[in-house]
Amino acid sequence: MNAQFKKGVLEMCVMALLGFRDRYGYELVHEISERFEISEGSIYPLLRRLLTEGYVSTYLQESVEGPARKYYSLTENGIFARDELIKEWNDFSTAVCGLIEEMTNAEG
Amino acid sequence: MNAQFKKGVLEMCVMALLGFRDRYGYELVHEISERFEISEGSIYPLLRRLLTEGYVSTYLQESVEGPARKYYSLTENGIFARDELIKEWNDFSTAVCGLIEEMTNAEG
DNA sequence: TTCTAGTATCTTACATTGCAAGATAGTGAT
DNA sequence: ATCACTATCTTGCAATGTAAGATACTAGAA
Repeated sequence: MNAQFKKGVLEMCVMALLGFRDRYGYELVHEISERFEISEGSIYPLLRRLLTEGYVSTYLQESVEGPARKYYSLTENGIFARDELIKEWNDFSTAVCGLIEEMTNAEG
Repeated sequence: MNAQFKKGVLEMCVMALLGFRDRYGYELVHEISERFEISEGSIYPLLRRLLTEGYVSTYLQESVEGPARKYYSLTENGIFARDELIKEWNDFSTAVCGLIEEMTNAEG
């Protein structure tokens, strides 16, 4: 899978998942991995960025299966940013898919 | 428009446009700008990369409207690479759109 | 006990790529 | 001459995904 395609999109996906319910990093990695390839080295730095930008807040929670989990929750600013990103993604992906279809259906 | 979304996608769009017919850089900038924002500083370095990788070949052609145009043409390797990219994009964008829909239709 | 596997978080160095800004130059109209 | 449009190119910068590795808790197997 082309790593470049994921730039920016991963951030949107994480925020969309957090908009549904709070999740911890390891959980996000596995959740997203069901849709497309992703690694921990992408998720943890991203979560740190979202925290710095004030788009998420965090809290720790004990676990019986291993070390404590760090849950992430979307803030109001995060909800706003997520909605903006999704709008842009929808416009962009629609434009790109349109171009691809037009250019491949008639093959020069 | 989120610049990150375009990473990798711009390359695919250029190759899709070149698969339809040969084009020159300035033309590509304006063609793509009708779909989404793009600048010359993105296109010319990209075309140079595609040339280095052997995905396109070039030829000069005089113009009555200004300086000579440098046309780009997809090579066989370029056609193969383009088709691979389009497959990956279709899989990826479908997965992302699916995730977004699922996470926003039920809003946590 | 020791080892392994699964769960969970974090950091560092690196590669890629889009963009702003600016340079260069030909054509043609004001 | 000056401006606008056409056309190409380069440089430095910013952003982000990835590999690779470190750390540490739990639980079962050898």
